[in-house]
Amino acid sequence: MATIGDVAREAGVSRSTASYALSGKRPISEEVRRRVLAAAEALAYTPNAGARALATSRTKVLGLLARFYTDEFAPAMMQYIQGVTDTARDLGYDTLLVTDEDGARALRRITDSRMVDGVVLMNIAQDDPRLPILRAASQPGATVGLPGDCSGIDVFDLDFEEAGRAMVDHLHRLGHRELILISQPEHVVERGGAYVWRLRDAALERARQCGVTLHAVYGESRQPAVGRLLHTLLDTYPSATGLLVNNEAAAAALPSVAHERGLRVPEDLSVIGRYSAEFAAAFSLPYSFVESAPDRLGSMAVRQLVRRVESAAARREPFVVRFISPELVSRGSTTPPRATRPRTPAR
Amino acid sequence: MATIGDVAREAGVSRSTASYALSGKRPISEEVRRRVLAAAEALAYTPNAGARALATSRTKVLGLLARFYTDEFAPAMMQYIQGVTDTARDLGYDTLLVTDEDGARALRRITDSRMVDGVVLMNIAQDDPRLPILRAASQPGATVGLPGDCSGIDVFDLDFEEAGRAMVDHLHRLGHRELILISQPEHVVERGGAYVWRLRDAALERARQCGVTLHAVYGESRQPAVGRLLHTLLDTYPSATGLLVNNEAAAAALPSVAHERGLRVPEDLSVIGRYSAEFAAAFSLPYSFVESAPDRLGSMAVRQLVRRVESAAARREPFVVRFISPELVSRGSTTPPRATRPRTPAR
DNA sequence: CTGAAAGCGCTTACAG
DNA sequence: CTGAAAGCGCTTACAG
Repeated sequence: MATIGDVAREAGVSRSTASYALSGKRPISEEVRRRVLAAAEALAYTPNAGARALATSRTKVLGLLARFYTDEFAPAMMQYIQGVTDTARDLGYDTLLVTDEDGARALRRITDSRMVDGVVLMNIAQDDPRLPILRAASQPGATVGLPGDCSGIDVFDLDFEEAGRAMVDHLHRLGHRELILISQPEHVVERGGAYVWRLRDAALERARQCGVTLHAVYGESRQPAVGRLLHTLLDTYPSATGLLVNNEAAAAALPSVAHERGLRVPEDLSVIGRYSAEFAAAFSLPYSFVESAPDRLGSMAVRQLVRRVESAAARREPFVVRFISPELVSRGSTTPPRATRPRTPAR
Repeated sequence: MATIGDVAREAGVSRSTASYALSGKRPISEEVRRRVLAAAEALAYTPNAGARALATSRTKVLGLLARFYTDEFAPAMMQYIQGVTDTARDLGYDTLLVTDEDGARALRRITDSRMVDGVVLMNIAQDDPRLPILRAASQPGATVGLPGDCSGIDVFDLDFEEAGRAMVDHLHRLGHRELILISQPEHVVERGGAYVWRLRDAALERARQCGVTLHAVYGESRQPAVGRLLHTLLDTYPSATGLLVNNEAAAAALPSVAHERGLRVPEDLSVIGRYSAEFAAAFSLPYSFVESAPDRLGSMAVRQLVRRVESAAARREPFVVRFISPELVSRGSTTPPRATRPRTPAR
């Protein structure tokens, strides 16, 4: 591969001039610039990334720490990753994907060795062992997901509490008085997935406030267990008129379960899910849902990270905890409950 | 961060001695080695990756070029990626994940700048524009997926032709004489996904040879279209007794379709799928299937790649095209067809 | 506007 | 067994 020395020789200038002509960091005569660019083009010159990193202390690489848990829904994970890699690329960064089981150790490795300019953490746990390491690192870090302690990092997440309240409010306003909430499996919570109980607790609290009975249960993450659970729930609470689904697998299983029971949505049961539009499309889910916006969250985390990487001023700004407001996307799967529904059908 | 100079000073030796003590590349007195290791430990020394790459021309990073197409099933993609990242890590490599739309350009960028020691290409097309660039690169490359021209690279794939034949043979031996094969959507083929017609053509050929009627159709990749298509197919070919499914979305949709039609598997219809065990588990698919082994393929590609990276001798070996033999995992979803089924049920 | 030189942090022949 | 030095390929203050 051609080096900057080759380019300089070809253009008949010094290496520093070649470098400046290429970077534009100081004025270069039009004639010389032309010769350097032509030489670089002719030799197909590409700077050596290691050498540049050594000289500038910048790698133009971001670390992405993610785990692919088999009990979390893969398509959602892919969207977060896509959001991160796409935005990083737009901003001129490549992405080092790290899926090590020991995330703390891996994080230390990539930051201490200066392989990356910044780090995005996914699959955040309430008490995440990677956070102390990230705080001690010299590179900035951002998380997708809300940890217990947000100090020293930028945090991005869906406002799950607001999502829980919005779901309850929506059905309460329509006249529902008894609802079921099916959450992620309990072991997701045990692993530290705070988003599960954030939505759940807020929904329970809001339900209490407005006199709605809310049966909140943890779900399963796989077929057929999750389908069986849905049947059981609908059997157990026959007077419940609305179903809130904070569990992708349950949402995906619901159409067949409804079909098997001859249950019409929304006539017999109002349904609101919480997942991404992409997920809804993949499974053609016919339910209104709170958009979880994985691509947007990944993108936001990267943008903030890159700001801190590239600007000393930005690096001194206070850390942020930014929530995306839940957006309820209507698919017509909610309606007033049977009991209070007007004689004339709503149009 | 501490440098090797800091470690050397702390240990009271030269930088070269510190380096050798750490790498073990030449004999060091026990006493000195101890001091150096202690100093490195005390200073939490981690070599600077850029400096090391510059000095050794090795980055210990592999490139992984993958696309997340919305019409390909995300969970399968995740397994390939996991296979690659896990194996890379086991062998001491990190993974640069590149999802650029313009894969050829991205590939040139990461190879020319020497960010990676080798590259794994996924989502291989019959005439893949990345391959000429990979062949011209100085780093070795491997693909998961069979391109039209395999020269200059190592290729790993499931033997889709053998899979097609195995599916037909299996049902033919049981006495079936009319089968349906539902493949991936046609636009996957148009994008260059040769594996679709490799399985299809081989199945058709084998069917012809053994006098089996095979209705081969391209499928859909999304609900509810794929479900509707399954209904249509079963309506159109009422005398078909077996269904071959080379389409993940169709496989996932089949249980509800069968339920809706009151169709029993295998009593009324024998079924064989082609997907991974992990996929089968996620959707609890009750069908016998040809294991597509995504994690194993990703792992094999990385192993071969690393061999070539680390050994000049291995780098001179002839390039390989390695097929995984399809393994038919029985889940009891096939049986002799109604017409010819013996009175006494098979045990 | 341009060049010669130092320096980033490693590794590894070369000398002893 | 150990050290002084060169070199990997960049960038960027320093000088002119």
